[in-house]
Amino acid sequence: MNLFAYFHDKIAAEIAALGFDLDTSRMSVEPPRDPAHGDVSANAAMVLAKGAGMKPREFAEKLRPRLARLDHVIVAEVAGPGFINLKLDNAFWYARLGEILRAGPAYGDSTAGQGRTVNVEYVSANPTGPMHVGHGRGAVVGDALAALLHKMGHVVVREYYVNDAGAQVDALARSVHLRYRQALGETVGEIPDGLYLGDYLIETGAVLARRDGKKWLGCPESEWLAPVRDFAIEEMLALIRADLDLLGIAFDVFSSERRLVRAGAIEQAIAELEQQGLIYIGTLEPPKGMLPEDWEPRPQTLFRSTAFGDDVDRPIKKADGSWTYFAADIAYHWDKHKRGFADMIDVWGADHGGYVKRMQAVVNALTHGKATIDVKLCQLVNLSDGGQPVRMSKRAGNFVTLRDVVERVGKDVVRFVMLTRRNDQTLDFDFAKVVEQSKDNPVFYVQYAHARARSVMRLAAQHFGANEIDAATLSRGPLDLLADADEIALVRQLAQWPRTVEGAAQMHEPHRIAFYLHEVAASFHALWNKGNADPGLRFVVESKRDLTRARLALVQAMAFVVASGLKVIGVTPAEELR
RNA sequence: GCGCCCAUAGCUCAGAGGAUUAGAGCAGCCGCCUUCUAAGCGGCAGGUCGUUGGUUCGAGUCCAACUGGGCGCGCCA
Repeated sequence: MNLFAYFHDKIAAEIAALGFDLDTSRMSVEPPRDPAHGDVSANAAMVLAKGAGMKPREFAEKLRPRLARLDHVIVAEVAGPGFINLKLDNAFWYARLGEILRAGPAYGDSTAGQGRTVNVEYVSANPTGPMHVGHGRGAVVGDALAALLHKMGHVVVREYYVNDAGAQVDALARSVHLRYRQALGETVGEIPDGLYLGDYLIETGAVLARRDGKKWLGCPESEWLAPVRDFAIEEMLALIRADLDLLGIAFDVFSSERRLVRAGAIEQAIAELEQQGLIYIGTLEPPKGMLPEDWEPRPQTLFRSTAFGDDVDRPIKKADGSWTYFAADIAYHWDKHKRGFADMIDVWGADHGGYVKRMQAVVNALTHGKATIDVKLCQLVNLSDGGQPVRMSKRAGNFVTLRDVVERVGKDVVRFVMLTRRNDQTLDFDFAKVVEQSKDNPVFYVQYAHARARSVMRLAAQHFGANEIDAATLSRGPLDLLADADEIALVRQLAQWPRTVEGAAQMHEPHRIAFYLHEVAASFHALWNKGNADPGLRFVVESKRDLTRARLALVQAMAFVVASGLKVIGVTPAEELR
């Protein structure tokens, strides 16, 4: 249960019961910034007083006595310009604790998404080589976002768009053909400009040589290009899938650009736009201040994206008459919508930022405003090792790959660290730091809290029968023995989890989960240490079995919430850290 | 030149238009292990929320301009 949504409904009902017919959707019910102000804070009076023809404080005073009589409310106060703050009794928090224990790691699951379909497209790295660390960030952000939306009750499809139709896969084919000739004993010398240099293609060329022998030697490119390209793309996708697998990421759908092109999807999409009068032939102004060397005015086929707030209209055909990448992307996003997605989320690298407006324009036009598209731009990842920057020379083909990083520090560390910044902030990733076992390291810190909780449960198992301390039994236990203010505060914090999930899902901000978990872990570590100072506050007090079981309930609930959050992030909760 | 993103403590960053007192972590200083993992915790100190205006009963949060940084800017994807 999202307790704030619960009180929102209760308060709305009381407003209706007072005889007001007001739109309560603008009313927010939230935790007050200062806990001293209570547990729940509503701005109802400020938002609604005008419609009721009253002053905010007057409205609040009228509502206050009714809210004071609600179940579990011990105090209702009017504060400041007209906030109504509610303080809740401990019984309310004991009920939440029981709820967490019954739900387990499913706590926080919501039906708020109402089964509405969401397509999350992420990674979509060109199938020309192994993934690098920047791709890894997008992969984690997209995957966690998908998990979050799923937890919210959305039907989520995780999708990878394979750019297998452009010039870069031809360059790939030529590069592989070169390595293939090399594998068959030819001396190829310097790799020509425009081809891929990476050593990983040596193996790909050798595999092709083993499979097809000398079949592609001595014949014109027109004969070998297509088959070698198909082979190379398959090989590269296999490479990428293996990299993703290391991170525990699997996609539901791989969408092929080439297939769309072949099916005539571009022509169809452009025809639709044409029908709306959004396609025309025109000449673009040169970009000011940054003039390309060979600039000359040229009439082009353009999409009128300025009609939807873009800065200039965008070309959909190249000079040679072939479609631009943008044209294919138009078809692709229309295809997504036609496959039944009302909402689309694309996770891109920040270098694609200039592309966002035109994509939104297209989706807007093609779906007549019925579909939404949100683009999450991920900023750069700066790799370093003990403070020294790690060079990532892609040109030399020996750059640090995602695989290198995951193999060195582990999947869990990579996934968590990628979410310790908002997606639009650059992220520093230091090898030495992220494997450090200290409170410097948020991954470790959160894992340590979970491991500590499991350790307590293991210890407790020595004093209790297993059936006395399972979650279901603990949930029925005498929870009202929890009386320490910090214990109640932890329950209160755990009870914020459903709201945290809903907020992060609505805002498409998975990093909030990582920050929330860090806060929960901090509270738990603090509580643990109170047991060091005062043995009476330790979780396991052998002489007081009922009190111990009440505290074990709290410990177990904390572990469940952490596990629930780590599941969204895709990190395995640690049973112990040794 | 134009567009997008960013600017919060010495450093790295959170912050869902709300109320006196803007929060974490690191770094600094002072404390806490005969005790479930001290791989941790408590305390002190540290801020004109880049600048200037505007909207509002109320702005770190919304709007505008400016300053500084990142990314991008027809026939790459």
